[in-house]
Amino acid sequence: MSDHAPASESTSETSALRMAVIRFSRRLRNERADDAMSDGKIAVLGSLMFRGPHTLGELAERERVSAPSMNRTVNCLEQDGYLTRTNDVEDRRRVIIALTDAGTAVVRETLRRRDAWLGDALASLSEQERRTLAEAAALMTRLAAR
Amino acid sequence: MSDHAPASESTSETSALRMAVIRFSRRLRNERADDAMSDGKIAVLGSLMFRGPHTLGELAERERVSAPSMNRTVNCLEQDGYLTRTNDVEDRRRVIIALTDAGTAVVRETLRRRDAWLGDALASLSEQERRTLAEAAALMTRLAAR
DNA sequence: TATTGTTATACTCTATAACTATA
DNA sequence: TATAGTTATAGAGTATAACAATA
Repeated sequence: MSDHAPASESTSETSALRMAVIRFSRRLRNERADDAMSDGKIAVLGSLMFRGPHTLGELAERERVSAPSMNRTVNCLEQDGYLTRTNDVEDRRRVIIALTDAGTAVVRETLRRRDAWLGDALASLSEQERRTLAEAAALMTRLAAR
Repeated sequence: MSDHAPASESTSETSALRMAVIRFSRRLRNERADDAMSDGKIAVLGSLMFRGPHTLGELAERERVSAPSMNRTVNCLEQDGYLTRTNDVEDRRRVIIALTDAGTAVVRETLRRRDAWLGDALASLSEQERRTLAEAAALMTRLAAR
């Protein structure tokens, strides 16, 4: 490699799958409701929407970021009216973070846009190809949980 | 949604595919050779390895970041000995950025680790399931280019 | 003049350490 | 003491605007 000649990009099916997934995911995430709304913020709102209210610590653990980092993200989202903090009555050290209607709306809009792009993309494929992707989705979900 | 009940997560095959890809990609990217080497830096080194030397502007365009941002990334990688800058003899405004042997090594090691995890994951599947993922990889590559 | 790369500066997201309130 | 959340502070990556060298 010292002559800097380009290497063969896909040396195996494994590499091909890795690169395909990373590229496709990047393309998909570019579609969001509001360009000022980062991926991390959308993920937090999505967790609240799909799994209900969380404490700060639970959110930080789910998104694999530190508590101070999540605290900052939550501050922004609270200021923008997308979620609320309320004190836990049973353990007053805790705060319960829940989605507002505005937060629900922004998640729905983001998912709608992503699915709109993806729907267009899928429409260019054959029925058989769409079936392959649906089966692959189930497999990837299983593997990601490992 | 104002009662904050969790929503149904997967409302369609489109949403299922979107979420599967995003999760799988996140899991995949967590595997790297050096935790101090960010995704963006690895992507730059990968471009140089798979496509040969680039100018600064070409790298910025390929990675979809601004020229000053790419300049900063290239400065770090140059300081760490992973790439070299040389002046273009034909157009002296340009610099040619090329991978060093150390840069090649770090890309190979990162890909090896990522593929090691993925290889383990694939080994848990049937031959038929692996074929499905290989076909899906080709489809995703095609769709990401849209 | 237009283009390529660079510097100056600022904003976002991330982290660790230290602090407060509560258990 | 230990835990949940927060504040203080710093580092990495990003951007736009302004500048230098060259075409």
